[in-house]
Amino acid sequence: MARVARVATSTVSRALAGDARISLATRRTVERLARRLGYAPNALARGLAGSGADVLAVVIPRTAEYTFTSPFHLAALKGISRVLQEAGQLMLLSFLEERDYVALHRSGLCRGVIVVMCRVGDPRIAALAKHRVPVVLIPGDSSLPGVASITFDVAGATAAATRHLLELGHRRIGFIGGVPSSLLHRDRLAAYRHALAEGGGRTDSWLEAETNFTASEAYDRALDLLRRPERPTALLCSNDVMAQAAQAAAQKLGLGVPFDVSLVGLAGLPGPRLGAPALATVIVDFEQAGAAAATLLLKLIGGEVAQGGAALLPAEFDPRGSTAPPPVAHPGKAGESRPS
Amino acid sequence: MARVARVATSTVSRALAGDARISLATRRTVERLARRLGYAPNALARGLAGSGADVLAVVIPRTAEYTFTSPFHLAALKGISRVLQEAGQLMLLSFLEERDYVALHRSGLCRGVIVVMCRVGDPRIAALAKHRVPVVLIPGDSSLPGVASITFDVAGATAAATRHLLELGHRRIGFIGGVPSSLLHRDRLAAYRHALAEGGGRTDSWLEAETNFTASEAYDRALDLLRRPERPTALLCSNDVMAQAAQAAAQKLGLGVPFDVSLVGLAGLPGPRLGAPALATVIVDFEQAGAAAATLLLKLIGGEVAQGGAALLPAEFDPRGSTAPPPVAHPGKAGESRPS
DNA sequence: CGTCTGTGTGCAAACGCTTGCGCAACCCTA
DNA sequence: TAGGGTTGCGCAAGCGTTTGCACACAGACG
Repeated sequence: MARVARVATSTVSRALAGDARISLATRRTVERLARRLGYAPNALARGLAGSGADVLAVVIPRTAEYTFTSPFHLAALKGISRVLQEAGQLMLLSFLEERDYVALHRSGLCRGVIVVMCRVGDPRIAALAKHRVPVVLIPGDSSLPGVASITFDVAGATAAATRHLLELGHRRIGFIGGVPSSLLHRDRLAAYRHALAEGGGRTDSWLEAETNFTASEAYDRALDLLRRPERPTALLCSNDVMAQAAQAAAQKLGLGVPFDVSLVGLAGLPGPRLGAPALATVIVDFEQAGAAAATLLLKLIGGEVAQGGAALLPAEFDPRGSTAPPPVAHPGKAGESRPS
Repeated sequence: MARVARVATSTVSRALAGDARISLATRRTVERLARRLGYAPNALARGLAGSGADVLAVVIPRTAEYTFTSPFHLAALKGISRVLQEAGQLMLLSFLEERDYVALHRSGLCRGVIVVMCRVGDPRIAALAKHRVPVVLIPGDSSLPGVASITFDVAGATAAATRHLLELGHRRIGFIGGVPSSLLHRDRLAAYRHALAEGGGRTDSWLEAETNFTASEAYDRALDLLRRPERPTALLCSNDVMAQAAQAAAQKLGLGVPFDVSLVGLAGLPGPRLGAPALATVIVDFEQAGAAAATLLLKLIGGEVAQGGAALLPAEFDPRGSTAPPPVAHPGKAGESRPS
């Protein structure tokens, strides 16, 4: 301890904290000595006495295996760690599956929590909020209103994409979604239906497929849909990887993209587009979302902002090479597919 | 606090720790109450009183941006987090560039450190060791003998790969390395030279190129080498991505792989091979290395093992489709390239 | 010369836990 | 019944900070 510097511990503490009540001379002395002795205040003791250590937790309710493979999670992690590093906060990374989030915070190790892509209505998140743990969700969970979150306006972009297809003349537009309990799925499906209803497209339950968000299921569902006698002339897929699978399915059936069937992914990262031709997509910048979440969490902890703000990040629809007007009707195949 | 359970704090502490001196009845009562009250011991206080919190730090001296993009780092992180999760330890992820590693530990927040791919001879690692911080390096640094590490036997595999090429009849084998200060570069270069000297290949300084480990520099160096009148008939590249760049360079020059030029990468992850034809590579399983490092660190902290063990993980040479005997001499081009 | 504002430091009480040690209560043997 | 072990628990001292408060010392004023 730098206390052998013949000052009280309290003086050291205050000097290093830059307390104005300590004379400049003393401060200088303490600082010099601390540097020379390689003294670093014990973060545990500091946290115990004060309001916790300078640590924020990132909780990802997936396996580490999956997380470090998923480009969305990695992008979010990039954004988060950039901001935390700038703020001098350490990052505790946790893949807790069943462990209690609240315990994590109660244990005092972290001052706040960012949860990346929690399952919808996760009771543990509600528990976090109830215990007034500073927490930010990416993306938000509309079933947990009081919780701060960063969410993409995917619904808006989905509607935009659907309208785009309608304007091109499509009427039978398929939707290859994810798991029904997923909030992402619900929001997108609702936006799709709404836009369809407004724009005069067909809303039929057979046009709506569910998957477990994997490429292989997307491939199968796309195959199912495109094999129908009245096959959809366009397909909306929950994300780019699934859209790519749908592209493969179309190719398998000898259907060309975009002239036989238009394809849109509803969540793609910025950067080079997947697929050939490049797939139309709704661009969601998870890195930006991660950075925004970290920034918001820091503000929450600092008390600069009240608990519960929800930010909506834009999600831009980028029609690339995979959308075109629907094919004109040809014998023995799909029926009246002209623009009204 | 569960102390309202009319027992002393010490009893609660011991009961939850499973101390044998506490009667089973009391233990049960305390446990039940703790669960009902959602009591979680304060990790900071526990760490302060005991020997630190159940947290291990993973230090990666790169930017977060780079780390979350590099397949090697991600693989290591997978392995590390799997083991730590099983051991109930939390993972502190740090991309410290200039902050003092020792301070990180001195601050008491973590009980040990895993450093993934530190720069060779990093003085901060030496400082860590001097302060008797439990630390494990991936891979090891031969300039820091006392430090525990998990290292791939890339040198052995490099020698094997070089011998393989020599046996195929190659005599002019180029080496596209990395930054000279890198330990990886040095070890591989040394192994390459040694195998060449033993097997009767040519060791010429012009056959040895340096890069910053990026694909674009590898591409340029490969272009340089392959444009030479006496071009090498085979190229050893520091890793698979660079080998892929070399493949592109060869293609640009109209050289076929493997019949005009053989290509080998010296560090590839397990799984599907890059390139077409599939590139020969030395397989390094960073996930396994990460897991091994975490396991070793836990043992170090537990005192089950003395500081400083260095494990050598095998690195398997896998000649795929990108090596073949050198082309026979043809007019106006490279000279005597037959097997002796 | 005594009192009154600052100004700069030190004292000591938290923070919530672990752990060495002491002390009851109990059972067993003499 | 007394002595010695065992067993089960509480007391209290840390762990290294932060922070409210008291205190010493200086110069300014009446």
